[in-house]
Amino acid sequence: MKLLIVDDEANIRRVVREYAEFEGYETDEAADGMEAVNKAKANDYDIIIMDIMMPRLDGFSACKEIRKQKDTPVIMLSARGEEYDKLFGFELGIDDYVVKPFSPKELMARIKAVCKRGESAQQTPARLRFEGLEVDMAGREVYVNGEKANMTPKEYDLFFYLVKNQNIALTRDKLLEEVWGYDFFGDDRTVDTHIKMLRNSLGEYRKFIVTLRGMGYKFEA
Amino acid sequence: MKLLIVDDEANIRRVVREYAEFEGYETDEAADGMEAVNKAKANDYDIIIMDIMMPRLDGFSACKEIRKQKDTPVIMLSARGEEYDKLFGFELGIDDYVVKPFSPKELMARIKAVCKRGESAQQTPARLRFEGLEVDMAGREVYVNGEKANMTPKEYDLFFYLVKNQNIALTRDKLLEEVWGYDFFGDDRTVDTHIKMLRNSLGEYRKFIVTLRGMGYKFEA
DNA sequence: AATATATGTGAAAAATTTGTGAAATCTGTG
DNA sequence: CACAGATTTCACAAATTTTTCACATATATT
Repeated sequence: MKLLIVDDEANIRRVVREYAEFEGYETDEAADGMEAVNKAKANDYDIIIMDIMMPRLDGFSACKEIRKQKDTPVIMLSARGEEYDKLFGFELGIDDYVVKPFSPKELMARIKAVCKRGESAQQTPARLRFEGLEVDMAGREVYVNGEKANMTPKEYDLFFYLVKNQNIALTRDKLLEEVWGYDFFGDDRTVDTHIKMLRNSLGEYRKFIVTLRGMGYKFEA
Repeated sequence: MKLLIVDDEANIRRVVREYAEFEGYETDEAADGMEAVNKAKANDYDIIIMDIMMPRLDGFSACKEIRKQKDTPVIMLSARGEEYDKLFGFELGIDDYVVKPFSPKELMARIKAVCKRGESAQQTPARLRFEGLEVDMAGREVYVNGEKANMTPKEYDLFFYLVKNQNIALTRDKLLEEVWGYDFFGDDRTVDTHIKMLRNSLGEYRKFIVTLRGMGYKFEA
């Protein structure tokens, strides 16, 4: 779990960092909105803790900018009395507010709550469409140009896993572990054979299954 | 969608109200259990968000009182550390707990989940028809081409569960858990035998019961 | 260009999964 | 306690899937 702490006061950053690291989070810091945007775009944080009032770029604007590229959950810090428009924050996808002076324990509780939510709520929808390729995970069906593809169990499992992790590079080992299970001790190349069958089942939409030479595969939408 | 917010702290009510209204809910407020009971009995809310610790009448007692007349779903708010007996809450039909301090977004996520749950439960009508196959869940009867099918209890349970979840892939484990109960520790294949009997009972309409190789079954309408 | 490495693919062997009939077990009832 | 019906387990055949392997093809490295 990686956490970005954004505040212009080094003291606040220090307190939050100490608590977070005690809880086992990896932390990174930024002293203003500009720096936050750069770091947030360059790294994959699991959550961002950000002050609203900062030099150079305020928290809301920074969040707006980050949102253009990433969907990282954000908890905003605001000083008591600062009457910020919460609705505006909600539109930006702010996940929570904590009012200064805050108790570090409360902040940590909220961080945990947000992280937990992200885990369960970040599911891919059950039905997806890529051009003429329809994917119904709930119904365990795939349609190629309206015609039902008849796939084998492993094909479905493999395909749904690829789709759920679309645009993410997956090694053969990762696929074996996630689709076959941790207790599979067979050959790497088994994956290749299943990719082959899957590609045949997908017909013209085999193009979505991309080979990453020296690595593995990915579903690229 | 109408929502009743019950808490003695005006601040909490305000935050919840703002978020809820942004999401398009109509809101109403009550500052204690007494007021909550009166409002809940007089109006038809879709969901009630209620604090446990309140003056005059606590959340549990209020819920109990409301339950005498209405079945409105309730999400309880409890302060961290308040060790209330969750089982007692579930007896009263509490739908969820949120521990303070909560993130408003998390609360909204849970509200949505509870509302959705209510919808889907009410969504399957008691009587359905698939070609010459009539399904009367309320009356616990099934007609095949007008003729009453004589099924065993488990057949009815299994069939109605499949129909309620039509077009959704169901594993044997899921079926065992939902139809047989979480405390069934028997063989997976028991499901197969019942599917076999069910198919025989359905005659020509056995076609609706689809085998999902490597997975389980589904009712495909 | 030659060599090494990685991936695509067809076919056969090995393993798994499902349908089904029948036997065993359980349950409620008179 | 015996009975009938319901439920569960079991075993085996049939169908299907998975895996492995060998070789062809493609890509990278020296």
